[in-house]
Amino acid sequence: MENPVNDLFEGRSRHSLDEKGRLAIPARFKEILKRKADSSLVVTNLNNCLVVFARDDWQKIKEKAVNLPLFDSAANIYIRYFISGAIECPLKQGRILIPSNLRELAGLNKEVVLVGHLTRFEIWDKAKWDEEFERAKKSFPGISQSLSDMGI
Amino acid sequence: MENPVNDLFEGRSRHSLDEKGRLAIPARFKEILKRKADSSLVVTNLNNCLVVFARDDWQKIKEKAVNLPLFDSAANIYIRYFISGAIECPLKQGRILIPSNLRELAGLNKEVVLVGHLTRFEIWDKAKWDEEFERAKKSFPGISQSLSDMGI
DNA sequence: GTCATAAAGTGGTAAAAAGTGGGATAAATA
DNA sequence: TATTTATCCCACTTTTTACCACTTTATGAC
Repeated sequence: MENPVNDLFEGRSRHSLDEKGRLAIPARFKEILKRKADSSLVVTNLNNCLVVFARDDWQKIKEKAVNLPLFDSAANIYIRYFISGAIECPLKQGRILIPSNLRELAGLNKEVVLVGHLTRFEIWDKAKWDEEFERAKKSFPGISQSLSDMGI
Repeated sequence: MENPVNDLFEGRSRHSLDEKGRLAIPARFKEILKRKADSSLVVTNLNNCLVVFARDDWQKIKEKAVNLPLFDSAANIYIRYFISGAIECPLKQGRILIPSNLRELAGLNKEVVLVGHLTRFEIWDKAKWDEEFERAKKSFPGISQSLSDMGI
């Protein structure tokens, strides 16, 4: 079983980054991590937010990426943009330190929103998230065909 | 097992070259090197950056290159451009000295960015990297088909 | 409901580690 | 031999880590 349905990240919640860039991981996410072999998190960038994986799940993504051809252009873009940003953030007293370069990339200020995304969760700057949510809300009616194509 | 997933270079970080051309290797990379038989690094040029391999991994690349057909044109270009630039840089007090010809080739100034690339890592001039990252970000949506063709 | 208790989340200080810069000696090159 | 280049060593600065303490939110008994 890849990811049992009760070990998925769910729910949205507001949090604040302190001056050092530390982020408290909410209790509902910590519960999930406790059941994993390793409770570390891996953070990387994606579009306008950061994405966070449990270490074990990230390993699987790496395993695939490591066998890509050395000089393939798409592979290089993928690795440079998505994979290379990843850094392991161990949980310390219930929080992780988000490196400054990732904070900058995602434009994170004090107020952030954590968004459960099942196998991963996202970290958004509050203002950016509000915009994104509105965008998603507006686009939602238009994606019904795509959804049904995917069996939903 | 070629490269255990926990011995791969990941994460991006800013560093500075001092006047002598020395580069401090970040702790997370040194950890990986400690687990290798030899902790030396091999540096060579690639497009607008330098690429760095752990010595052992570079050996494997050479082994393959050695068996290429003697007069194949692609093989010759590959060896002339990529393989021949390689130089071994031993770690001294946690840093390596990057030869001036390679620094010039990659247009490295004081501010550089190290970019984890799994089996290798790249050294970019900060300004060049910022451009490249933007380029990768823009191309990213367009490569989804190529990626899924490669099983990602 | 209110209160007491526990849990979750937030903030700051001090110590350790990582990264950076520079001078003195040694080696290499011309 | 003179000049450059590399290596070693030490010192300084910045970042990260560990630890402690406080505030806020949730939970349960009454």
